[in-house]
Amino acid sequence: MTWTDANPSDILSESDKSAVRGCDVNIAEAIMQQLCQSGSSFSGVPTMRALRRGQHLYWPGDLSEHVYSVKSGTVKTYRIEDDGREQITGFHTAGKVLGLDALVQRPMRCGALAVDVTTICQIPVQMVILGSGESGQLQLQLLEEFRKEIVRLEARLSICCNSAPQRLAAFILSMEAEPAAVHLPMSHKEIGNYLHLVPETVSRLLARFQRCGWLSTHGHRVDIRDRAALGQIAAGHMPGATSATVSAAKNALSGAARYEDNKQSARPLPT
Amino acid sequence: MTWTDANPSDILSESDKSAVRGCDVNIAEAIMQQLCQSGSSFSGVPTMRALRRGQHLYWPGDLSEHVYSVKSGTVKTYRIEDDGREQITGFHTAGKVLGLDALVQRPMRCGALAVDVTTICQIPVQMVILGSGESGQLQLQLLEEFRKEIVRLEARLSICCNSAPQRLAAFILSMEAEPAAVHLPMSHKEIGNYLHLVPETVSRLLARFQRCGWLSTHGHRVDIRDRAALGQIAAGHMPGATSATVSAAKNALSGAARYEDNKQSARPLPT
DNA sequence: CGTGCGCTTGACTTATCTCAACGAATGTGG
DNA sequence: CCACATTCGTTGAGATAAGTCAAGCGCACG
Repeated sequence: MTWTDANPSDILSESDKSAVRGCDVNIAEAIMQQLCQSGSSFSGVPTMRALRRGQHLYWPGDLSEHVYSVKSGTVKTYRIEDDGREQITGFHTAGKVLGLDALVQRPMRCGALAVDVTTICQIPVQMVILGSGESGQLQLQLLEEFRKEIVRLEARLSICCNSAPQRLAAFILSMEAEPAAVHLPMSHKEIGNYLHLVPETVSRLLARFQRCGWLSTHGHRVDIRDRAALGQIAAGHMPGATSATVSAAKNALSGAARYEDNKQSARPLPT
Repeated sequence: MTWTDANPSDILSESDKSAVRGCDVNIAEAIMQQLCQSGSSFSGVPTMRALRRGQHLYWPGDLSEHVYSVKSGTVKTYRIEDDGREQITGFHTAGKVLGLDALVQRPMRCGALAVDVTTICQIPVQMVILGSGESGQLQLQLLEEFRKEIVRLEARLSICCNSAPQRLAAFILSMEAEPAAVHLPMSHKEIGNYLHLVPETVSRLLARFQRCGWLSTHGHRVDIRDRAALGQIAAGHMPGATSATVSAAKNALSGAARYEDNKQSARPLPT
């Protein structure tokens, strides 16, 4: 495993995606490697676990003794705000490391549960601590793992005040696993909670994107039809998507017209 | 120096304030202590620097060889977004540690400059690295420093979608240094940039808070007159501040009436 | 002394939320 | 296996918080 420099663009919009794809520095794998190299004695072993939809990995406030690495499926993390409302803090797919709080012996700030059938790898904290004591490299990777979390949060912070279409488009692109195919096992309500939107808005925007031919939805699967367009929307270069143009055009195209020829990704966005 | 548990409320709104007050785990001081205990040889020494208003501490992209601890004054950190706009990421007063990126040998993601006459303590990265190699305690404090940054970012994220009055009230309270006295050396434009508000809105809200008697402004100094009320606003328990009540009341009190008797912090908020 | 910038205030616009209604999907108990 | 309840998704009409545009004033700085 090499310790490559993160692409500078990681700092920006596509953080969630890069967390999945660019998992060159996965601490779980680093630990495995570490264990192989030094035949040290350690307490406990990494184990695989399967979770069903709705099953918790850990609860907020737990004093966990493991860190986790998502192998397949989707895990949602959430916090309970002082007013009692649930605030979803992320959806995590294969490659993401969860539960770093345990490393500094703090109660978990988030809860984590599977929103889909999910498998995870569970690594005892003791193993990480002992391993890092023996290796300056693993040491630095721990700091790096925390830094990556900071970069992710900064990215979220920078898009959290964008417009609703921007946030939704960015979210969809960030969840792209296979090329042009996105699996969204969570409800609109959960997407809305995560993006600070109301479920109605999520629904309306998905319909709008579909009318524009940017994507098509089939239950929980979404097929990306025009990634460039979605990227433009996410970046805020929404070509003529101001309501001025819309109000000018909304009399013209009301229904589901003109699916075929909107590849040039620069045209008014119907309401 | 004791390593106390962070107050749970740190996770929530008042993060910036707690970073100033509750700086029980200041890595700069930890390093000093470390140096005293172990008479180890090290490269470089911590030095004090004075900065004038507008002077940069470091620029975005710099490969810094120091971490910094703010001693007095105010430092603003900012990023340049892909569209070229400046996004302010924080205002930092005495006690805050800046420039942790340098520890993992990354270019600084933020720029930092003084918005006021400011003194800082500048510590060579090498000193921190060497020190942490010799002490498991300092090691953990490094992780802890990163974790605190994560907690702060999560706090910002949780309030960044609150209403404008909530965000501004929280900001003012977070900048309180001496009891009931706040120094805001930055412009309304900068406050707005930080809070994702437009300068006009900042101006209007400050006027509104003042009309309500929550505070009074004197140039860059703000006196807090009713911290309870501001706290309520920040928490979103804005007592009858919905526009329904306002529109009902706005005919009654239009000017700057009734300054004296609004201590009970539960009354409609004039527009 | 003028020019520019920061602050204030007003009038208007608009993106998003709220409320409401309805059908479809999903799960539950008999 | 069916009847029922509950949640989910969709769509419309209206309300509202905050942004935009515009104008005027005062201060600082060259």
